[in-house]
Amino acid sequence: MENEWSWEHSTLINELIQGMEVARRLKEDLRTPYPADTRDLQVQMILSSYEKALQILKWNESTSKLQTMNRAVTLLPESPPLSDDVDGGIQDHQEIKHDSKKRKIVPKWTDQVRVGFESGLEGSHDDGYNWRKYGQKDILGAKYPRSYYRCTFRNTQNCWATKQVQRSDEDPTIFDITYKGKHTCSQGSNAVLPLKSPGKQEKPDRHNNDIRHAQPSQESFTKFRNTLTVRADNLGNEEMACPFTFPSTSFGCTTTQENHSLIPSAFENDSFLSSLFQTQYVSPTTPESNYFSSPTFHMNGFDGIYNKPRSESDITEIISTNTSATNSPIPEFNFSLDPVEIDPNFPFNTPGFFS
DNA sequence: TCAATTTGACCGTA
DNA sequence: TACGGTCAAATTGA
Repeated sequence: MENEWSWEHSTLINELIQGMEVARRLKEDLRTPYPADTRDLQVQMILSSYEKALQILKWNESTSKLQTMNRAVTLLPESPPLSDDVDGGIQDHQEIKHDSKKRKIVPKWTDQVRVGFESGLEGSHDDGYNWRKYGQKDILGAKYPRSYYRCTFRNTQNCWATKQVQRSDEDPTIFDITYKGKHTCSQGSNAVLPLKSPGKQEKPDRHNNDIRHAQPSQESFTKFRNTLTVRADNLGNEEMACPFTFPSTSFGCTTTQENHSLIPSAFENDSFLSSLFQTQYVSPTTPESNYFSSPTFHMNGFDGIYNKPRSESDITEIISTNTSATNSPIPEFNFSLDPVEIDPNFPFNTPGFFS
């Protein structure tokens, strides 16, 4: 728990720093003839940072009560980290099952990602992990069925991460992807992603048109960049995306040449904004993303699950949006924790600042 | 032959 | 009791 709070604390500070930094940047830009949309984005980023900082504070407040309650529950020894993000749907997970009746009071984090493509490559998504589909269900009120995936390494590495893929009713090119559980397999650590043997694992969904696949090409990615849509979602409930169980080591992005090629043109002349778009290019791994790699902008710490080392041949772009407490379609960006300029005079860490 | 997906059944929760 | 989530046998494809 201390580690989690430490992580939250760092993230919180980082979010506030980001907001301040972008605000300062915006202030400077107001004197220059920058495009209005660049400024708009900066404003959105500022709002986003503070929004997430507030989320962290709110979440911590709500979960502190839960943690108190949970202390009365004896946890099994060597419970995997997933026990932090109990998923009510995982029935065969003993650590969860033994406390199934208390599901509602156990904090559960989910991460929701939307990836949309309006042309060219059709809806697909790759987060760099290997998933195995284990179910599909028609959801009441939803036009499209929901697909259920679990980590390929569930059995071999006792990894209980799962995700759900739901095609948007409003826009079939948009997929809502909800992640549950943290990867405890080698994929989830800083270890190099297991390289996939060609031709294996990656098989198009035979019956679902949910996700189609296409081997990415340079042209495709260029197209992608131009057609990419990013949406931030509002979970608006207790399932707020809370990445606090993510390993802190998952933070930090590599900056590659490919990254820059994916920076929105509006930012290409802005080193600061460009640096915010730390994208990576990962080869398809998930069944629904076999032949294509979705553009992924690493957003803030809420997408920690995605930030992991990738081999050069395993590069992808991923667009991930964290779930926001508001409905504002604010793209959120993943900032590295390291190279943020901190105003030494700004008392972020002073006692009571967060209270 | 093996691994991944499909899909109906089952289970737990609200 | 309805619904969402998971299981597992059957199916499919490499």
